[in-house]
Amino acid sequence: MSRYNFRENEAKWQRVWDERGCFEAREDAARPKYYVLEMFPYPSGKLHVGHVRNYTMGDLVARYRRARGFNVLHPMGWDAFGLPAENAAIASNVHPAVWTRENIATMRTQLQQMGISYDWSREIATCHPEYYRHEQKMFLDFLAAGLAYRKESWVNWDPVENTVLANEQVIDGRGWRSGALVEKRLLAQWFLRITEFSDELLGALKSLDRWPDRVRLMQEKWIGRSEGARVLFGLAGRDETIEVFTTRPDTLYGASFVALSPHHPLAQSLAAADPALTEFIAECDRLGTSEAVIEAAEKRGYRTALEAVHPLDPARRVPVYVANFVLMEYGTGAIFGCPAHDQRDLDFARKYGLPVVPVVLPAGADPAQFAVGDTAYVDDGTIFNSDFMDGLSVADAKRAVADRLEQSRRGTRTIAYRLRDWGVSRQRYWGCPIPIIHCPDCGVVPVPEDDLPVELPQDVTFDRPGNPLDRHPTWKHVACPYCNSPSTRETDTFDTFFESSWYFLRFCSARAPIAFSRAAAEYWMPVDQYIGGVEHAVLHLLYSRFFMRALKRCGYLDLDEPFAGLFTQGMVCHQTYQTEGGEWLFPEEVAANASGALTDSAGHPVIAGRLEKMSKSKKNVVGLETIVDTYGADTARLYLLSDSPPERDLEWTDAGIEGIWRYVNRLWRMVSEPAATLPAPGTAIPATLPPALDMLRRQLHKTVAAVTEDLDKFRFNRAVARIRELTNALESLPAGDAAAGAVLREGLEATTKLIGPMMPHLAEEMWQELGHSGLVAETAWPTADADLARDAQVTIAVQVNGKLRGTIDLPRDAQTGHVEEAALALPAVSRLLDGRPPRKIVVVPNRIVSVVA
RNA sequence: GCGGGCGUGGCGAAACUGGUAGACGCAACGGACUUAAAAUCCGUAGGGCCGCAAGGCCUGUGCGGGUUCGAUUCCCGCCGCCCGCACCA
Repeated sequence: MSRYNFRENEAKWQRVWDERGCFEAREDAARPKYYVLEMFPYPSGKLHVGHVRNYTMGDLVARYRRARGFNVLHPMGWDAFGLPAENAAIASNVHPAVWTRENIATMRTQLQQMGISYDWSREIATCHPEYYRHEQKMFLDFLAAGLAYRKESWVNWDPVENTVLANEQVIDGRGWRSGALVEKRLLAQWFLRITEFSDELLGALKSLDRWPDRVRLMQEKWIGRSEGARVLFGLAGRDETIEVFTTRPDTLYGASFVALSPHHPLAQSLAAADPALTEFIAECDRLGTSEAVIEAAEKRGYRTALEAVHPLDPARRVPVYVANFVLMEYGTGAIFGCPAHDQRDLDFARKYGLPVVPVVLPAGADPAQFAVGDTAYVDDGTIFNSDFMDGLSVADAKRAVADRLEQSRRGTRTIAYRLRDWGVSRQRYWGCPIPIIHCPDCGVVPVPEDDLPVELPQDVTFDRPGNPLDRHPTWKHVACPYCNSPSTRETDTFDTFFESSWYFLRFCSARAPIAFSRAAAEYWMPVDQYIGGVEHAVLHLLYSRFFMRALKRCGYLDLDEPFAGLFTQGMVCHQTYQTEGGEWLFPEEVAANASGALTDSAGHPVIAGRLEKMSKSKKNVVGLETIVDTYGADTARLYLLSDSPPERDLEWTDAGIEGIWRYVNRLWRMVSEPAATLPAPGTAIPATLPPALDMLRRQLHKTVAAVTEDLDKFRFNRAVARIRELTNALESLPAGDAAAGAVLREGLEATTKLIGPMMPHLAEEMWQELGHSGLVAETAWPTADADLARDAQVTIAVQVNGKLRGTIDLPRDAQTGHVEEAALALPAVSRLLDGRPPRKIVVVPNRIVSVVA
């Protein structure tokens, strides 16, 4: 029995597509455009099957949209800057540029072998000066527009690696690589003013109706808008005031302390004259900033000598603390504490023996009796113990107190956001140099545009920790472009999220001498369908939304949102294996012995572990080469699309891929065996067909309609199931006359077109076998005949008292009276009615008859 | 703690807006072909019960209630798992 020869065919069709330039996109105002993009990868080495799931999905969308007549842009590139390249340089003495280039070459070949329909003429790698020079220009534009600035900021500092770590790189208070306890350190850093757009970024989420709710919700929470008030507390015996932020100004009369962040200017100035406070603040700084550390940390305060004057009642005084839980970065860096109605304030008050005065009375509680114990009362109620607010609801009291504060100029309504500005400085080599020069006379000055790009020097060493740019003998020493004084370059590089925040724009005109041609961007943007992992929900996906707005403000283009549609795909998982000693094993190192127990190649017992996301570290990866060599790209592609819904995790199993391989061969036989006996392409199907053929033909049109809808809605697994149903039906079609041949041909051709976006090589081979000279890649998507896509005959379920008792076959849209009659005539129904008339009959047309006995 | 999601056969799953639960597939079992195996083809299958059989009955979508002629789907209350955020004032 002949097997489908994927080895020859896949290479052949890839060559044909390439030679014809099938996937090269050109702007064409006459056709609707469709921009489909998968999140570009970091070139970390080799692809495994887990990596290619989203490329397969993206390719399905791209090919499907082309077939539907869209002008499709489907590009690919490399997010090529990043720390792993430097780690490789340190570990094996290979230059990051070389390591990156080699990985790109490997991965590009792998993607090409998968037959993904990219427009390779637009390929980009972000580590090339031709790419990053444009973001240096953007940065200078941002700087001029006030969207970039430099400030001192408290950062996570790894004392072993001598570098700043992102919050995500701090695990349990320790550096993820060094394991050293992370310190807080005050460093001058470059920031992008993403908070300028907090409200816009939040508000526009509503318009992103083709984004997953989950991602929108995550961004909403991340931006974290809170309505409240800034309130001024005076200081007894001093001219200064403390401004606090609160969302509960209605509880002001319950205030029993004010607390400052250790980094609050007032705390800092007090510390200058108070060694004990200095020591307290230093202790706070020794703690890391990771959530785990904060969670475990005790809430502690240092009582200063100051007394705050209550803004609503000058006679009232409360003590001022410096407290380790108050963040300088949120609100005003100072709070007032109302222990009765805030759990954290309550804990603090109990610890330091401060009063707990309830001011919100729960419904039905007795004001004379109500007291707060160990649990703060945070819900709604009626205000009491609060002078002019007494008797008001919480919401009304918030309004009343805000009015009062604003009249007396002791406070203002305000909105606080959780979102912080984006720190983009990294003390690393393998990134885009920040185009800034530090001049002893002129200060911090931008590199003039004519001097761009600031290129990374090639001759660097990684034999010592720290940033190679900083210790390069010549690179950083330059003359100030304005006064010519000996100056130094900024040696920090950009966070690599900088590159990924605009690469989708570069693809629109990848070889343009400027960042992107405005006309090209206006034609292609926004990305119609973006596909990637949910792990970027608040990082890349938020930064990119910010970048669009920042670029708009700088006059680059006139568009707010980069990604009109977003799909977040699930992971590919695989069983993990460990030796008894805890060493991870690759799946191919594990085998079952005669008694069925798992062993490694030496016969030692192996423990089968959890199903986990494929990752190199746990070795539960299946190499892409192995699969493509054994089964071909199409088989791997279909496997990644069938069975599991695309947003859910998928388990990779040997049995699963075998099953798809069998199906590939079935399809191939189904076309190649009868090919010679089929009527010529284009042979008309007789107007009237025998019932069996008519039914098959209807199923075919139903399948086309259903698969089309499924692909539109990203229900790829269901589309595959429907195509397989059609395959089953076509296979059981008895060989026969010319009419049967014509129906079979129509069915095979439709099947070929339907699997085209999923298994493009096989589809081309089938198409050719069916006698066509063109390419499926250039053939229009099949259309379903609406009349044929509906059954003439329907099966209607008959229930008695809610239980299924039989079915009746009737012509579609039969009259209700006839349907009732037919239902009541069923023996099972009349038996249950036992001669009594039914109490009620519900008829749902073409679906069900429900008889109530 | 707050927010969100999920729970259906041995397994992955399907079921359109409340209308025949388990499509499609994996694994399994029985059979055909074969010296044999692989491949391929045919068949069986949620669980239970009755029947020689045709067929019939009961039960079943995490658990307990509710609404409805009818609930995997809607509502209320639990249980379990997963994800995000977390001293945010």
